[in-house]
Amino acid sequence: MEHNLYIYNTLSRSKEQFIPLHNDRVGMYVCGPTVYSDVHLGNCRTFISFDVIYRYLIYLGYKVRYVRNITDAGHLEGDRDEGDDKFAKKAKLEQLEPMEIVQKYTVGFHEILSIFNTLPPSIEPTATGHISEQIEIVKQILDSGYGYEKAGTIYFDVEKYNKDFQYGILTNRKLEDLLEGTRELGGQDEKKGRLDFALWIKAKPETLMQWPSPWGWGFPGWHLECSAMSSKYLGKTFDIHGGGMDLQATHHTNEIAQSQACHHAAPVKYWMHTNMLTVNGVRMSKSAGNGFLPKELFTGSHPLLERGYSPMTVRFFMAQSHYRSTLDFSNEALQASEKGFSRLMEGYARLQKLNASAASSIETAGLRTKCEEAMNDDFNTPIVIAHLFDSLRAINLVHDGKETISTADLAELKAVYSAFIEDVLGLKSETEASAGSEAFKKAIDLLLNMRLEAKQNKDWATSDKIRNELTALGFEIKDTKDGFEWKI
RNA sequence: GGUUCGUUGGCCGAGUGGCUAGGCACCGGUCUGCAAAACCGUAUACGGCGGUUCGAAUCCGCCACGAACCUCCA
Repeated sequence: MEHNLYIYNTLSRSKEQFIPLHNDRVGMYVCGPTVYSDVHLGNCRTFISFDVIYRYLIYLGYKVRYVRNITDAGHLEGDRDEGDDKFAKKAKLEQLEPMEIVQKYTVGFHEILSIFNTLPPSIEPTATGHISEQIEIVKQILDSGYGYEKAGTIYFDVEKYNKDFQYGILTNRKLEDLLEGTRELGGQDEKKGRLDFALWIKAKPETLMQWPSPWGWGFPGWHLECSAMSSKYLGKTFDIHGGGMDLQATHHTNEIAQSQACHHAAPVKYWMHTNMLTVNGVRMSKSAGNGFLPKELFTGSHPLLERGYSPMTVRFFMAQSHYRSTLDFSNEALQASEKGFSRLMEGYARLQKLNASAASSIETAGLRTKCEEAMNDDFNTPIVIAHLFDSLRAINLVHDGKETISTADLAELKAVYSAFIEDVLGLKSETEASAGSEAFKKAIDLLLNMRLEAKQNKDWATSDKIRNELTALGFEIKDTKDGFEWKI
């Protein structure tokens, strides 16, 4: 199966035509969250970006197996390769079991992603559920000679690996440069090389999460789980591996080394990296204090926010930039997106009610092709949105009775709008839910019909009273040529 | 210090060797009892300096500024 889809591959630093390894099947692995705290908006951007990518691959007709892991063990603070991991630390802080921490934040993560209307992955494996697979990989790396043991901890021998393969292939770095740039670690360091990283870490008696292994009780290193789970579910070599750009230099670099050492094959054909969400040009992160939570965004309860913004406004805001560009957050930009999004969705709703004519006086054909071309060019969602806005003008003109559209063109336009707005971009209307029940709608229609009568009788006082009071209650009333439209 | 990337009109943000990105805001107009919405139209741009070219915001060089990564982070 071949489309004209081009994907920017971090490995080659260029756009390459996407040709899956197995005909119409695509394997995609995305690094998921470490569930020791709430996801902030920056984290969400990556998952929303890959959601759109996943959706478009499905649109093209691929059978996609989308694997996104949950990191629930092995992720340490700092690079010390010792002590408790993030879960144990947080567990102590909150006086909970580590698995209570994992459960709490996993549930929260799913809740948020569901609010953002992302599709669940095909498989969502956890690190703790794949301890034996990880131990197996450590064994194989030891067998192939790229690992060594020091007092119950197993390290990956980066310098040895680099003699046979290029260690920094993903970020185009030479080992000498990396060695120069690496900070000198403390004197207690037992690693052979400064770049060596732990595959399996020996547990102390008080370590909360530990498992038996051929090297005694311990727990897996952070990078290992992705190598284990991706190969288990997608094979030794698979199509797409994604994640945030910040994972490129260390996590993904080590993942490549592990998989190569274990399976004697490059694990991934296309590496994709999403860029960061920034605030005032600086990366959003918890440590910088500029990382706010989705819930704070929805309610506006964060010092950086003037007010709240809806989930779909945020999703639309993100889709208006390319996934490989940094996206700068600001109230002004969010407000612009809010208006743009609502205009687009109003047009989409209007499209459903349009009447067809015998012929089209406007050009709407070719929209699907244009949108596909944009998406085929490394998932260029901002261009798709630009094309949708171009057609929006046509929709409004037909709605106003200034232009006409044929039955066939109308059907195609509806199909394309639905496909790209809902299926590909994953946007959905937010007004319907709040509009409430049928009876409620009919009551409002009744009021507005009374206002229409008053208008026809030039009773402006009554007409304005109804409009003003409804407006005060949060309704938006729009007069049309021979009636009205309203929303909350 | 090394690696990578960016600098686009009031704001956000695409694109790219010659052809309107788009959204929001602004201004003028049409429509309307008024308003809103919608439509039409105008305007404002590619960090600086050189070079290549018939032609560069787009390619090359230098400079300035900024960011990310090299240390846990989507």
